[in-house]
Amino acid sequence: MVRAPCCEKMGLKKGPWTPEEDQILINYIRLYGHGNWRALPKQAGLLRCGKSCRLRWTNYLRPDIKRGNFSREEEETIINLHEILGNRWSAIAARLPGRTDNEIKNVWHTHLKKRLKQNQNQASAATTMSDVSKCNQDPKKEQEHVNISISSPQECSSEVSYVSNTCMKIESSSSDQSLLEIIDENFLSEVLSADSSVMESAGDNPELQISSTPVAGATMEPLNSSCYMYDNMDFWFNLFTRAGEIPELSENLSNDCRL
DNA sequence: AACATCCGCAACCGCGAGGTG
DNA sequence: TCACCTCGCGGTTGCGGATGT
Repeated sequence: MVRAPCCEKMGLKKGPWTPEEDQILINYIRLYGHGNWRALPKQAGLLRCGKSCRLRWTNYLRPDIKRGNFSREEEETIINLHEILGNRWSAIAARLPGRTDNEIKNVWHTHLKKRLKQNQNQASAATTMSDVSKCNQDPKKEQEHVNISISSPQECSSEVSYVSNTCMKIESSSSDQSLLEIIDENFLSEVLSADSSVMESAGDNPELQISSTPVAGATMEPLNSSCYMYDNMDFWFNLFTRAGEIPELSENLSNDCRL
């Protein structure tokens, strides 16, 4: 495929936007919207490429953008979500109203990454993971159905059931279904697809295929007809522990489901 | 005061996904 | 099915202000 010539070759402007250009873009989008970014600059009378216009609008000019420093809560949310989703900035931004993926990415690289590194150096392993790691390493556990207790520093506990050392299901021992409901299709598919490296390494091994239906005995529908695989208990542990720390999920967690 | 270095952030680049004819 | 196009994403760059020497 032949790539379209870059802005400079087309005689288009690059670099910082002037207030005049901003105003032209704002006025045009207010009047006509932004159906076609590629056609927009020409129609609006801007000597910019569509890509540049889209970036300027989505990262800076959009009226719903929240300016200013990130709050402590927002930073914590980013750290937590990054642990689950990795560098999927747009997915993280979707959970932080008014913040853009670019902004979050910048904050991560300039502040949070450093802070996290410092914290990790200081932190001790407060969370009990012995059962998890033991089961992960023991091949005799294959095909057994074992209940393991996962403890967290919050003194609450819950149980996760799994069916082998490589194949897992999420089950709730609680009669309250809210935990299951909040781990909805979008959230699960995001976290599942977040670790594509694990999925790739699993390849076609049928032992590493697990149903994406995350619950047993719950009313929740299967996510879709395909199967996901995951061979890392830490992933599920993170999913359950972090669910309680993500505000929008936390709101819906009943007390007896909190980890 | 002058220069060097660091840091934050806006903007750019290249790629892949998805849509369309 | 394929080629082409547009859009959105994530990585990276480079400018300009802040800070240090």
